[in-house]
Amino acid sequence: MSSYAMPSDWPTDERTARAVQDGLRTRVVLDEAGPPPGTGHVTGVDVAYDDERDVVAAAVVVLDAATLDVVEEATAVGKVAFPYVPGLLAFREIPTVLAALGELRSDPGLVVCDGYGVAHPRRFGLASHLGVLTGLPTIGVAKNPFTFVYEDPAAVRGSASPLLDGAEEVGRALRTREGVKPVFVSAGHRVSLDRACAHTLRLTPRYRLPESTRRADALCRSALRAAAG
DNA sequence: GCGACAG
DNA sequence: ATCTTGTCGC
Repeated sequence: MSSYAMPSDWPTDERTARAVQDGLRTRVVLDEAGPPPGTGHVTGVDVAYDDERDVVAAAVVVLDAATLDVVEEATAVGKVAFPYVPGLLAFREIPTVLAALGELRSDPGLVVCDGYGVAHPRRFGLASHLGVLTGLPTIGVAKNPFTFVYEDPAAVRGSASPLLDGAEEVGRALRTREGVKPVFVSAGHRVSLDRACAHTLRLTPRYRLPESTRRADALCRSALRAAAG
C-alpha cells in the first residue's frame, strides 16, 4: 500500500484541473526555510512517455545529500492520465510519481522536480502540487523559462537573476555551469527560494542539471523501454 | 483572434 | 516530452 495516496477525484479535463489547482494552492507553505543543504536525503523525480502506446514511466532516486551517492531507487509504470497542457503538467506526471514514491522505504527528504513550483500562472506548478499532496519539502528545477522573463545571469557558476512574472520574483535563473545556459529554480513547498538555489548548486558539482534529476531521467527512460519500447 | 507555452 | 548522426570541444 502506498503511503502517498492520489486523490480519488483526479481531473480528466482542463476546466476541472484548473479548479483543483485553485483549491489546493492555498495549502502551499512558503514560510519554512526547508532542510539544510547537504544533510539528509535528496530525491530526484522524473517521468518519461510513450504517447504512441499510452504508457508513462516514473522514477525516483534517493541520494545522500552530502555525498550524492544513490541510497535507493524506485520506478512505476502506468497509463497516460492527462495530455500535456502548459500549466497543467502536474496532472500528467503526478499519478505515476506518487506510485513510485510509494515504493520507497527511505525517507525522500527534499524532493527535486523537473519543472516548476510556484513559478506558475496560478502559483501551483508540479513541485508545489507534489509537495502539498505528500507533505514533503519540494523544489522545482526547470530547463526552460516557460513564460517568465529574466536577465541572463553573469557567466560565473553560482550567479543568479530573478525570474519574473511582471514585477514578482517567482523563481530564479541560476547558473550552475560557467558559461552554460542557466536552470530555472523555484520553491515548491516548505522550502525557501534561497535554499532551493543553494540545494541546486550542491547538486550540480559537474553538470548543468542536478544529479538527482539526471539519475531519475536515466532511470525512467530505461523503465519505459522495459515496459514498452 | 493569434502566438507562446514546464515536460 | 520525443524524433535522431555526426561532430566540435575539453
